[in-house]
Amino acid sequence: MSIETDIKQKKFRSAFQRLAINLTYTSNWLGYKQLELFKEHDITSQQYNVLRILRGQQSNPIKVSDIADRMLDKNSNTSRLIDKLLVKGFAKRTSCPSDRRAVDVVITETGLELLSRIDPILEEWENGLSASITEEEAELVSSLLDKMRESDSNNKNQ
Amino acid sequence: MSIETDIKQKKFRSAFQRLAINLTYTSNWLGYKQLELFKEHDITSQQYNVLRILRGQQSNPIKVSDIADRMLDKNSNTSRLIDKLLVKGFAKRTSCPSDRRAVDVVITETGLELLSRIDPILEEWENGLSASITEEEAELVSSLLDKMRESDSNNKNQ
DNA sequence: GATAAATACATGTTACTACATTAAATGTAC
DNA sequence: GTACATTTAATGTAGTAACATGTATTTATC
Repeated sequence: MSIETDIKQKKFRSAFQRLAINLTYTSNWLGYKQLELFKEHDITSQQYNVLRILRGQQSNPIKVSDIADRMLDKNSNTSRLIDKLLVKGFAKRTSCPSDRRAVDVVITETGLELLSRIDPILEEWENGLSASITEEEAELVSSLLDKMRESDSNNKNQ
Repeated sequence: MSIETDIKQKKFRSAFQRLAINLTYTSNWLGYKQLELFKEHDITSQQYNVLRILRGQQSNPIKVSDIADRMLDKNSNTSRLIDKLLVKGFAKRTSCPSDRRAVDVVITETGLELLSRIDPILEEWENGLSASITEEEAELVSSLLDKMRESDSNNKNQ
């Protein structure tokens, strides 16, 4: 259904406004979908996000601030997210030897197991998208979103 | 910058996974931008969202649940969002005469004034996007997001 | 080498969200 | 018309987020 119908707004002041609103709406939609998927595994989207980043590191530890960067999150929240993962046994936290301010985080075996249980479910859902958009279209949207975020650097001196 | 570089993940299991992750990332990016814009007007993105919907109604009142629908939000949160707008004098709440369970919400003059102050700022930011993507591309992304959300109905019986 | 500034993380506080529950009004079956 | 389910909104509670601040460590400047 078009965003016009979904939010019952007929006119937008520009294609860019429509895009901004649609982006937020679609992200909410996606967020609720994911919430539903993750709920039964006693984990949140944010926590999954951290675990995915940790897995990407293989056994290489990663700092809290680097995780926060990749999530566009505040350090303080990431700190507490990792607390939760620690309590559940999905991550380990050790002091970084080269910089004692920093904290090295790695995923545990239990964490990897959790991901391997969640992955097929997520994958199935993602592939369900192919019923509505093609792979080429998905790639197209993704690359246009990349382009859109580039306005960041353009706007900095305004 | 590409999402691969932003989140430093080189491989995705599919174009659809990349899209899902990129969508969340870009929406967070947009969210922080808006937060910044709204902050000095003592209002949140969510509250602005409600006001925008109320303005779209002109003087026609709208029910709390209808607002929630258009925001993909929970009724309970919308209820409290409106509380905030009420306190600030941006919205009015009256009992619906035809259905006394419902609550009619309308925007006030003060609310309209606030929007008219915020609009040009938002508009300027939105138009700043044109430095990175064209109007045609914005429309394209928007329509593809619409298409993407259609998998909702497809997935319902799975 | 001492001092100032910056960095990395943690935490207290306040506000917001999800979820479950409550309360009132309406709809439906009999 | 009464009994039961549904709808609509509000609220209590627990968890999460944003923001400011605190503490420890490192880097830069003199």
